[in-house]
Amino acid sequence: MTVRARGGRRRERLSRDERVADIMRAARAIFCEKGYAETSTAQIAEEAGVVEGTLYRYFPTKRDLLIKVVEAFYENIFADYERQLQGVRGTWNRLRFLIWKHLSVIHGDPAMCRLIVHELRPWPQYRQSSVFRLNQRYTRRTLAVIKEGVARGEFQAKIPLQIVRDMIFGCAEHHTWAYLRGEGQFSPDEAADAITNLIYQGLARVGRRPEASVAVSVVRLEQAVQRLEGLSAPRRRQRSGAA
Amino acid sequence: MTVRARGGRRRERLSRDERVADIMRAARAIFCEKGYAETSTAQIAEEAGVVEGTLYRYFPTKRDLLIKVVEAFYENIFADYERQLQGVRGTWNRLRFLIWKHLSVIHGDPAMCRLIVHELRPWPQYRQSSVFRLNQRYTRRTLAVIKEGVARGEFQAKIPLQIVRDMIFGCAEHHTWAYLRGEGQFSPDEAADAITNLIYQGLARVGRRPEASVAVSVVRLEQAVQRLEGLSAPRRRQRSGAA
DNA sequence: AAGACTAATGAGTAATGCTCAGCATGTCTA
DNA sequence: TAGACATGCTGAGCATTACTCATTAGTCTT
Repeated sequence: MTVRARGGRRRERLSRDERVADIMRAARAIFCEKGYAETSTAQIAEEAGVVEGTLYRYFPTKRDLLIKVVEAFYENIFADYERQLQGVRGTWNRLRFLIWKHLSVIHGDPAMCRLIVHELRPWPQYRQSSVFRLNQRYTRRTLAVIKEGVARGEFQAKIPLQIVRDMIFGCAEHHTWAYLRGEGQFSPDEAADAITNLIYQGLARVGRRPEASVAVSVVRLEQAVQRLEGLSAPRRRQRSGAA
Repeated sequence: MTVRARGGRRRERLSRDERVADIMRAARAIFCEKGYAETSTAQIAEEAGVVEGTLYRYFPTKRDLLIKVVEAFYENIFADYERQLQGVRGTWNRLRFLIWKHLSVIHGDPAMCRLIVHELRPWPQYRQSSVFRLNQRYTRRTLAVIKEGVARGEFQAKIPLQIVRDMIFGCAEHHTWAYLRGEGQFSPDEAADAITNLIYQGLARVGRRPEASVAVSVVRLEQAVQRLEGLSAPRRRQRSGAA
């Protein structure tokens, strides 16, 4: 049976896993609410229902605690990433899916993403952290899709892959910047369309020369497809701009 | 005449401007070398040849000191920006110049840029700071050049301007990320070429030259077909996996 | 030279990340 | 059921750090 300690706190002995889970839950909540620097270990301890010293039994430093919290978030995000991508066909669609997914994660948990982008990533040791490696896995999928596009002959053969990757993720980051800070809105759907279209046209192969009459047919075909889309699916806005 | 104070420090009275300059010089050096969090006010004071209390006569907080240091840097950078741009003709060239200039600034003073990007910008009050406004001025020049391209008929009429801006600066930021941390290299020239080309083709109007028009139409047809594929094959944008 | 103004000092404070010796609690043994 | 053991947990305490303020002392005016 448990009794109250001097201060009135109930001293409970939990298993390591339970206590760790409690602390991480508390840490995540307060980190997300106030940011890393403005969160004190005392606050986390209180929220977790323990005393400061207890944190340090399970996490060597406050920074380590943040890393563990972020890791848990990433693991969760990635769980069914690959599987979902399997179901998407075509370079444009696959590209669009990856970009949309990325934006959706940000849209779904801006506080957590702010923590990652603004607080964890700038640290000197970031590139040695497991979170960095998780992130690499993530961006490599995007590069793979670009390479598929090249292999299919849709994209130019010589593409600056790193630049394209940086363009996609850098754009996503800047675009969602205000939103991350609770100072604006953005639409993952619209942004994903715009980014995908820009990147796609930017990479597209040029120089095939069908006859001029083909162009007209293409437009009509495209219109037909759009009508089809309108019939069979919830509409997605199309940015590429009709001629 | 000056005499030595107890601790052996020479007590000198400088004018406000001289003292402020000394402190900012010292602060900039140590902030750049160690980063904001790892720099203590005591270190700055020592480097500036004063005592901690003196810092607080001129700068209300350590954070304010950083902001002033960054402001000074920005002012210096912008000094002949506009003038240089005047001398560059043509949309592609102007775009390339702005991107190249941006990358060159990063290349020229990575420590300072790291401070801005990784330490100052993530702060909650950043958007209220003068540095934010300086930065706006900076990115607006780029948008103006894009608009010029539209006006000249080189670019499509409907362009998601914000996205393009985010793409340029986001890409530059991600691309120079490792370099900022002293963990890699990059070439402002090569990167500027690659980014400019991608953006330029991504925005280019279709249909000016017949052959290009057809090529782009084919690309659009491919996109349309792929969208169809996406609709009939396992669905995109659904969590539940295959339909 | 005296007085006034204020730059500069340095001791001090509150807050915070982190440590550690020891206590108390759940479990195991007899 | 009672005692012993292993260890989860505590809370006082330490070192560091951003920041304050009463006091000291250059320098300028008259």
